[in-house]
Amino acid sequence: MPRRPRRREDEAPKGGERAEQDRESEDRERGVYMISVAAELAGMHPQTLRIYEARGLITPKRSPKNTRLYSQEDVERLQRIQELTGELGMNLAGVERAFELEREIERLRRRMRALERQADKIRGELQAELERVRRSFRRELVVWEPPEKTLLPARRPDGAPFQIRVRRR
Amino acid sequence: MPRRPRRREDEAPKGGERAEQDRESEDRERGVYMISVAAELAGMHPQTLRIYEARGLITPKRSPKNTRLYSQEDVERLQRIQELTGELGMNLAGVERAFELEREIERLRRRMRALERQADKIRGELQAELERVRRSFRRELVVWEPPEKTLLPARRPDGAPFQIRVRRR
DNA sequence: TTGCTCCTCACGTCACGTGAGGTGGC
DNA sequence: TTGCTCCTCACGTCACGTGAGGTGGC
Repeated sequence: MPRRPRRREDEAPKGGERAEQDRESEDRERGVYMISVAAELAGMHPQTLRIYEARGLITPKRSPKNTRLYSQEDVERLQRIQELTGELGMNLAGVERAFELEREIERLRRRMRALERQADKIRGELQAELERVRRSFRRELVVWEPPEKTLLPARRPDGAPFQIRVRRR
Repeated sequence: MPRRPRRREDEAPKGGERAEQDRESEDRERGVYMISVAAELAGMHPQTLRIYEARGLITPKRSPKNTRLYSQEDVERLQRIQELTGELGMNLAGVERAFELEREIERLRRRMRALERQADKIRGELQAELERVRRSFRRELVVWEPPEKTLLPARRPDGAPFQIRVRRR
């Protein structure tokens, strides 16, 4: 069996996929919309976006001329804020806290998946080891046939003791 | 080794402890404070407690005469609300959402602990099994000493074949 | 010049806590 | 009667979104 690398598929996919994911991630994080467009996409007043930034709820990139540049992720975050303040009627302090708690939940879910993978791995490895041990003992044993009328010599021709392998009945 | 029972200590403690926990839990859930006392303990206006109840944030027991009776747990919940609205400045919609998310986090943490216990158990059981298999083979094998000048008889006095046990070098 | 950006300041709305006012049963 | 409960209604405060007003660079 060829030795497999240690890393997991979902942690670090092979070169091509990883590069692709990086590219996608970069795209989603790239500042592309200026404030009026981002506000339009999020269904908000531009000034509202500035207020959210002042409160630390969102941090758009800036152009060299200091113009705010919102990414796709930023817009989705704005829409999330919109849901929480609009539909649920939460204030900004609540939105901040909800984001913190959701981060915690996401962290726990990741650890849970990691634990499940680890448990599967342990199960698999130990059962393989068990199988290996069983096989290894079985391979070393052969059926012993009792001698008929012949007698066993004390030494082999080269003087070494006989290796007699026997299975207990 | 004596066989241990299946259930876990923190899920279902033995009779005495369980009864004690039930008693404690009953005490903490028993409606004991009327509204003015509960409000005093929570540092709130009594009317505020009625508002929270109307919003479904808290549900005190009621006496036969319809008087609200707050438990120790209720008071602690009120203090939690106080923290979130006072220190963090959240509104009631945010408090409700925070409570939901915290319940989810608690659920995940419980599942995590269960998973860890399960992983430990699997680890333990399979390693015990592995050890058992190794011992079981080892018990069947002994070192074979080569005969000196004597010769092995083909049969034992009772006519049965010899059981020759040997360890491979 | 037009239309965007940047910023600050002020007003309107709404959620929520406080308090008053009136009731009823130990 | 006193002091609690129950309830409803109204007001004050504060958070927050909207909008105006003034600036500057393509």
